[in-house]
Amino acid sequence: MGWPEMSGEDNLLRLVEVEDGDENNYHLQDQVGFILRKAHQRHVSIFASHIGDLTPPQFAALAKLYDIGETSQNQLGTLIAMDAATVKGVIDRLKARGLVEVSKHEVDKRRLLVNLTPEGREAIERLIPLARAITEETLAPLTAKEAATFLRLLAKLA
Amino acid sequence: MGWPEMSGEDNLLRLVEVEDGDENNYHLQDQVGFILRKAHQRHVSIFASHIGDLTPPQFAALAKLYDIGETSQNQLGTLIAMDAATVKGVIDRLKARGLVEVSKHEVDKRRLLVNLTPEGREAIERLIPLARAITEETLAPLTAKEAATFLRLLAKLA
DNA sequence: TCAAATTCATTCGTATGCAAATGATATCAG
DNA sequence: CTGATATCATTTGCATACGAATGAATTTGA
Repeated sequence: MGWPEMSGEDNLLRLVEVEDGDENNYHLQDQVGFILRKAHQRHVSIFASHIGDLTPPQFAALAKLYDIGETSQNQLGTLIAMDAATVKGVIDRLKARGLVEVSKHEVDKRRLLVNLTPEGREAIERLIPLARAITEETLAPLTAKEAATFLRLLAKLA
Repeated sequence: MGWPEMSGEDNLLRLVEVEDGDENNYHLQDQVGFILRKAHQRHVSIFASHIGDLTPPQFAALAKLYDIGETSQNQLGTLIAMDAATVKGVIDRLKARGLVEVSKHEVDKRRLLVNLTPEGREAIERLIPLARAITEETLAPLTAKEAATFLRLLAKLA
């Protein structure tokens, strides 16, 4: 089997293209950034179907506060990969719902300390089992072995 | 080597925890959603460092129009994984910059056709080589073999 | 054929996400 | 000690992202 309508010289050119991995064509749907964006979208959608009243960033803030206890708004942002402007909005909304409370640092007056309220603690304890199910459903298209490989490589990338 | 300060009963409990994969502790930083979000953030940052005057969604719209030619706004949204509300904003901004033009479908009056302008075509042709570099830099933490595996698994997930 | 359902696009509201500028406070260097 | 730097938080502006509601146009099905 060969390529129709091709002279010998065309065949040589074609071979070069094959060796180059078809680099003259740009396929958006094969680019890591595009697929990464879609995978992230799918995860957020799965998250919303399990936990409708909280976003992933809001959950991340609660989970991290549950893990480490009271901390400054900036430090929390670093731990959950949010810049200062973003974390402020997230904390404002959690505060408005009574899930976290803020206070001023006694020594360093620049810092705003954030901590879970009892309601916030109760919420995160209730939600963590759901979060496990979300992780499971997100990884469901992969076998256990594939999922382990994927998580290892994803972590190297992130 | 054992665990300090543990009686025989404690050791039994500890073994159960190990067998359970430490499932009593929830580690945000190990969850696929959290790492996916960070990997996506890193990619967007790399993208911005190479292509400062266009966002990844804007680039995706141009690249897809370059690939398939004129299409409806809705269809374009489907192809680049954007809902109708999001794609409208993206197209509006590309239109304002003269990179795309819109027209009404002659038969189906509901549809808004979108196409590249000559400037848009010139822009995407200029940018595609940069996009290849962005993909390369995003995948740089992985070996070629790892990258291939990662892309295969990521595609299954997305 | 014609009412119901569907599709396409728009608008509104809410929530990240980040760059840049600003102000307050704290730390460092000479 | 003090001026330069750095850190923490806030604010503004812009750009996705999506649910829900709406209106216009088309397609379907009885």
